[in-house]
Amino acid sequence: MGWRAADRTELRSRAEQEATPDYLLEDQVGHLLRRAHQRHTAIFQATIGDQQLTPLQFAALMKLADVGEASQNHLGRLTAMDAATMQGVIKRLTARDLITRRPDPDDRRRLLLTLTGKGAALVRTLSHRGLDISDRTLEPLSEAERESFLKLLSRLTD
Amino acid sequence: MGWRAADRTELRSRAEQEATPDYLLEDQVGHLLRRAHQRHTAIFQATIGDQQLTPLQFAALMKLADVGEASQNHLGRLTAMDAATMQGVIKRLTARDLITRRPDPDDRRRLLLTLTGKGAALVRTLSHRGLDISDRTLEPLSEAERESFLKLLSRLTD
DNA sequence: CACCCATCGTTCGTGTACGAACAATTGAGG
DNA sequence: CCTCAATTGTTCGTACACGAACGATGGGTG
Repeated sequence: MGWRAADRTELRSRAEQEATPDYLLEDQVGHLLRRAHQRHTAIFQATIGDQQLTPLQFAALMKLADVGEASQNHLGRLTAMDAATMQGVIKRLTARDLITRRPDPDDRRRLLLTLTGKGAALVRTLSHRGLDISDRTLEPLSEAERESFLKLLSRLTD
Repeated sequence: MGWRAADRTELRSRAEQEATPDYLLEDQVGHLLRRAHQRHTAIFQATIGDQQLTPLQFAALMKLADVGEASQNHLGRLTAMDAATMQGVIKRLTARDLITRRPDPDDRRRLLLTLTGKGAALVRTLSHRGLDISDRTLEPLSEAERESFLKLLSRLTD
């Protein structure tokens, strides 16, 4: 790979001449956040057990179990998905008969989402794995570091 | 919203009966990583100035400026994109005449990627904004917190 | 009551992500 | 030299992610 060293030198000198700031991709928050998220989804998929279930679908199920019932947009806000993304997630969950949609009698614009018996059963089966996934994701950090990291990270989420 | 309090109580009692672990989506690393990444891409799009340029395309351009020349797979590894994702990114960058592809004379499987003059000029124009984007993303944290956070985050990226 | 405007769900288009399969090429071992 | 495993680039299919636009509905204000 001799060309790499050569070209690197050539570019470094050009960077110095034209005052290009030394932007190192590896050090940028966005890149690190993206890679950490990639690693997390890999851990999720390897741990969750249900090959069809994605992180977003799991989040929607867990949140729905938490609040019991919600309109699509409301559940979307609770899980940080926009309405368009919600469409696909809801479609796939209803196709698997994990949730049901029924019109809100008090507001004909809304569709109320609820877990089916099958969906509630799946939540009971997989909920402890969710915590397991979080543990494995934070595995490289000590207990004190995890707490500190989560506190800082949560302040970068609006 | 009277139904929320009612259903929530109903589910809480069921959770207690069936020993469902209290899984709070808001406290899970994966969810926080995803939301932090969402916020970052919003900051990127509001700051970068070029409406067509995405975070991944920007990353590929910056890395290519860094190494000078690379095959698709190699650049993909450097920017944490798989070969399939690379296809789309490269296609859009070549369509805008920001990079060029030429066959590697030493290995006929490979296509070597290089910045065009236009691409190099864009990198010079936008590179300082990349650092600006990282700054704005970390804005909620103090200087000491940023350093600590980046150190911990980088340990969660394999 | 009539108007305006926000909200709800839906669809379309573009751009990541990534597993899977594929043909062409390379390199290493027998 | 020949075979075989690995690598490179490509395509297909599925699933987020989100801006934009749309029709239907709701809650005001005048």
